[in-house]
Amino acid sequence: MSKENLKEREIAERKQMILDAAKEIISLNGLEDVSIRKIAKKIGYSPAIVYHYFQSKEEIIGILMQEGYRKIVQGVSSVENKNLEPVEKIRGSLANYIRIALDNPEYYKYIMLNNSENILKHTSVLFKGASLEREAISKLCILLQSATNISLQDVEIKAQIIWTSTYGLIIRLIIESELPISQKDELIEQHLTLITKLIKNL
Amino acid sequence: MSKENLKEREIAERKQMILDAAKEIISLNGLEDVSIRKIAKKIGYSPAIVYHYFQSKEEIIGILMQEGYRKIVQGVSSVENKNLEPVEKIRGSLANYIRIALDNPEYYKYIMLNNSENILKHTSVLFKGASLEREAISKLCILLQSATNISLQDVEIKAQIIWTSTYGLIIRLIIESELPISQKDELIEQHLTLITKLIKNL
DNA sequence: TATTTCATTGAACAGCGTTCAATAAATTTA
DNA sequence: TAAATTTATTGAACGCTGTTCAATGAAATA
Repeated sequence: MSKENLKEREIAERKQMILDAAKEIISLNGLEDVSIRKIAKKIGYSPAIVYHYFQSKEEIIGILMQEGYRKIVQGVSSVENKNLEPVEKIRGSLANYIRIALDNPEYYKYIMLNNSENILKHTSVLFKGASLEREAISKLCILLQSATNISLQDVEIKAQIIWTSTYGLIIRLIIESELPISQKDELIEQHLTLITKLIKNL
Repeated sequence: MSKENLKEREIAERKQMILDAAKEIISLNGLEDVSIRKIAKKIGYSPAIVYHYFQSKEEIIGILMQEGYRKIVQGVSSVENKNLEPVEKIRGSLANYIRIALDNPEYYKYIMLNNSENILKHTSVLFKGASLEREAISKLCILLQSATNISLQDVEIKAQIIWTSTYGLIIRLIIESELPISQKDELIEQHLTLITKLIKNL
């Protein structure tokens, strides 16, 4: 049993080697530059070995993207411990989310690139199933309900609209990444201001 | 001279053959399925001939995407002739835009996939330069100004926010395309309602 | 020690975008 | 009309991709 555990640990280490190599390529040259052969060269093995630890390139990228997106979404719930008005909590949460998202743009490219059912399971905002983004939406719903007096089912769809509108800002800022920082900040600021104004008049 | 014109027409026809073949592949199996070899097979020529009429696969896809997006953006200005309040005009324009966009999803995937400077030239919302989306933003600015009493420079950034938020809804609806139509429609309706409410309270 | 399991590899398959020298066809020139 | 020149078209190749598989080598088990 101890030997089995050791083996499992070694397997996990090999897997991590591969994931780390892929992660490094992504952070250096972006998602599209990742290839099995480059990963293999980076870890000093033959390309075929990758398929002994993972089923496909898709699986490797998928794991990394899911892992990365977990961090992004956690940004939404990292302002909770402050004594702010609910509306200001929402504003802070969204601001956090936007900032972290802009630091990790590859994930958003990946979602557009790859709209299989597999990825929908952990990124769906609109579906009812379990997903990372559903967690964020739920948080947003709770905050929204304490900020307004609307019914619970109305809160759901309004949270979705706020989420998708923020999503649009993030994607445009990623696409037009050469935009001056000052202009980016102004857009983010205006976005947050309009949303808080919207919530107050809900 | 008449022969030159004839020749040019023939060249244009060959080019169109290639573009049409690519367009057909896209509408059948999506952007990622387009390949020079498949285009060549479809038009009954050898793959190398494509490079006699176009510089690269990128150029072919780029032409098709720009062409397609022109139609989408035109949706914004196709409600103008009605006698509606400015706010309702905006609502109608955005509704048009969303509907047409959802019928042509490939373009949005392409933008995420391919963030070269080349594509930014005709898709930038935020930059000041000329682009298809700038036209749409300008239209939106004019409508916004007749609907509210805010300054011209404030109108610009608010139009951008409205545009990006709509952009986010479109992309989410494209990603989660399996969503029931009723739910899609409700999201669109809510989005438009919140935006009109926002404009009135601007 | 013999046997079975597991890790690792080289070679191959089928596809990709692209280039290029060679051929075939059409145009222009003499 | 015949020769020279331009243009259209192609087959073959280069280097890349993800993936598979039979063959090795090494380690664990019997």
